[in-house]
Amino acid sequence: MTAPVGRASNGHAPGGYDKHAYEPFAVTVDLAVLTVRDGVLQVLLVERGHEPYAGHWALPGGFVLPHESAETAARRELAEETGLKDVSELHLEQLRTYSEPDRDPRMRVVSVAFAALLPHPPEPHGGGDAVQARWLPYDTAGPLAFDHDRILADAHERVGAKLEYTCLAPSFCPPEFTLGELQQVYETVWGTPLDRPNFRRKVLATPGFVEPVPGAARLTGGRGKPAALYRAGGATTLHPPLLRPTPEGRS
Amino acid sequence: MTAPVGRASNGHAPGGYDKHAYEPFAVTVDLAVLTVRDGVLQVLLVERGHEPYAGHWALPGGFVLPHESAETAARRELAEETGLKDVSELHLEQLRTYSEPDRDPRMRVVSVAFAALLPHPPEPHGGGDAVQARWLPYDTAGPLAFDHDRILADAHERVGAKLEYTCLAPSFCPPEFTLGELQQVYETVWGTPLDRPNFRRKVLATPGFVEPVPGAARLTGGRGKPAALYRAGGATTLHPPLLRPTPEGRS
DNA sequence: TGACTAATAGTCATACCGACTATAAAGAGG
DNA sequence: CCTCTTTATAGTCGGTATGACTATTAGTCA
Repeated sequence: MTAPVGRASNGHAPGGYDKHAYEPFAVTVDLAVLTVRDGVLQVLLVERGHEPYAGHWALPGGFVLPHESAETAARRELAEETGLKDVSELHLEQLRTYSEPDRDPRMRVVSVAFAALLPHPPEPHGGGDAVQARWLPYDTAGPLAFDHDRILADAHERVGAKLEYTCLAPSFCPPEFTLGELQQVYETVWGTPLDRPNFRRKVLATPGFVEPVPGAARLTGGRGKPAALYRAGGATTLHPPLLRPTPEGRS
Repeated sequence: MTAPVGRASNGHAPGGYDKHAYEPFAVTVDLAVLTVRDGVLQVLLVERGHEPYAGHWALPGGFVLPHESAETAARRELAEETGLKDVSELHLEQLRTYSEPDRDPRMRVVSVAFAALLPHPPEPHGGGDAVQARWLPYDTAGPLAFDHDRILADAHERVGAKLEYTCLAPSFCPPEFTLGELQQVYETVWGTPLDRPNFRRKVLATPGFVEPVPGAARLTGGRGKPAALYRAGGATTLHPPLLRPTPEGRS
């Protein structure tokens, strides 16, 4: 149902609007902004300056404004929090909506959660007064405010799953990247080491996943043989999927 | 973010509540209730009795009440619309939230959409006055009210995808079912015929997907060799996945 | 009894995957 | 300059899963 039209099954009188037929909610967006830096999965967090949860870290977010969709609000918040000029290219994905009645002790707040993937994280840029924003490692992102631990865990799981069957991984990488960097994205998000030759074979076997940068360009990060550079191809889904190694057990 | 605490990045004064910091929204749930009957994918729809979209079919749904989560509201609506006594066992899955500002011409309504899977559909049970509820074939579910076409398509896509890598399919079947019935679920949702021996091999190769009903029970639906009966096993995910045949092209 | 129908069993060549070895191309350090 | 280390890349090999088939079994219907 979309409109506040009372229906018999609702126990409301049919007709126009009924002020008592619904309760207004505050609607917000919460963002799980993830990046991979130096082989560590990091998440953008803000420190709360007020009760409840004053001093706790929380996911960035904010209200959906009257003229906005949740997606628009999420992208606006993403731009504000990261300080990036152009976030229109970033991957932003709606996770799910969290609506437990008691998730905010003060009032009824329904929050639409999003996961965002960033390549080179711009430095956190301090927020306003009394509030700071920082990149923190996912593993040590202690207990967060509200139900944000759950949201963050859901974001991690979703991203990990989407790496398997979509071409999402380059979203974590700069425009041109080596296969080693791409592999590190998978290993970091999944928390599992991967066999390098096999990873390479599978990535290159999927047409349109990555395409070589023609100018025989190479990148030298340190010692070792220079790696060829690739950029994201046009494909969006992975056939066959790049499954993460099962921890053994089936379920 | 969860609470209406103004933050510098929001341009709001920090502190307690600011009546102008947010706009209240009506929050509803929309349900895409799907079933497979006689090899046809069917969806539960209600006919609207009022403007806008009077006379159009729409997905069932209703308001989230003040004390409810969206999941609770969805399950309550599901029970009301289907007339089922116990919906606690039914598979109910949050799809995503639709929040375009103009999706309802009258006011700002944010809707959390759910997909529900039913086995033996109970007959629609007429709704209240001026509103009827009916099962209609998915393919001929003409243009629906609001953005419900989109929601329904998203539900179909989600369910189709989840059949690949989860043990969701028995949710469409009665407690005991034949492998032929299970295969028909896949074929109907995917819209693709499957090879019967291969389907059987893959289903039985995944431990915990289905388990045979021990009493050598058999079901005779008509002619042909009687089929063994199975019930859902304890597994929740499919390893290896049961991938739908790719229409050839990769992407 | 003899089609006809549907379930179940089995075959076979190919694709894919994980584990592994081998080679190439750079830097570091003596 | 030579060797060791490091990283990228190439290739091998056996096991498993898969798609396309064929064969057999066990019922109903005429």
